[in-house]
Amino acid sequence: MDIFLKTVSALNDETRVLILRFLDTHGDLCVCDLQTSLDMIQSRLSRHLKILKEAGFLRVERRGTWAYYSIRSPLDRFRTEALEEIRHLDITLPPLKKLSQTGECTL
Amino acid sequence: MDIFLKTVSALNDETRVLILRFLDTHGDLCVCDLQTSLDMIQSRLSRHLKILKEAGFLRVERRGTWAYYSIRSPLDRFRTEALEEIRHLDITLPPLKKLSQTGECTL
DNA sequence: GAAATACATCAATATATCTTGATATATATC
DNA sequence: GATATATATCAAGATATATTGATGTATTTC
Repeated sequence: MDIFLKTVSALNDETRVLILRFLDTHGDLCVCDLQTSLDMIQSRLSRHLKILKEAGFLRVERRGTWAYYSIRSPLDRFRTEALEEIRHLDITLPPLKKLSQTGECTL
Repeated sequence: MDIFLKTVSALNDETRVLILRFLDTHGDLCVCDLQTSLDMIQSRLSRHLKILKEAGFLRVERRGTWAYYSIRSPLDRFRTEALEEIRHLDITLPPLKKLSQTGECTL
């Protein structure tokens, strides 16, 4: 029950749905890129990423100073279907600003 | 987005998961039966049933004074998969007390 | 090893959700 | 049509979750 509720409550937030959709669209991104693209203050973003990770939706890979988040693969059937729902939602995604590659990342 | 969040937030409650599982196991039951079996006060149960109904999981059929709730059919893929998850949760269901049939329903 | 950068966590406040008891509505029975 | 029963809704307090700003940690660079 606990794992199910953890999974479901992770989905139960507009911000986290947006993050999932954004990562699903753009592959793996560092916190810095997400923060700039989604225009979120860092602590808020970090909290939501943690919740999504602990609910089994995301994985993190550390490369030097950066933490790259991406959709975990493979996902089980329920999470896959949830992601599929999110993929079909009518959301206007902000443009990707990938500062980590250009060395402009100054937060 | 709103419909998705409504669906997901309906799942995000232990009481409602139990109700779904109970109805999935026992077919359609009136509020009175659910109230007795699950040992819930009436306003609480009624509220959760409404949330599940409005999230597309349940349907209601009125027969005289009684309102019979059951899992809506057909469910879409996401809701079906959610129900499948719930079906596999390790929940100890209380025994069904079907008072409405015996005329003992006095709440 | 000191400074700067990227990220994580904490504490306080704001907001949403759940529970409970009271009240409202609708159907059946006398 | 008055009473009783089944269900729905409302209002207040309790609990959980989100946001923000501040602080902590770890890695890189000099």
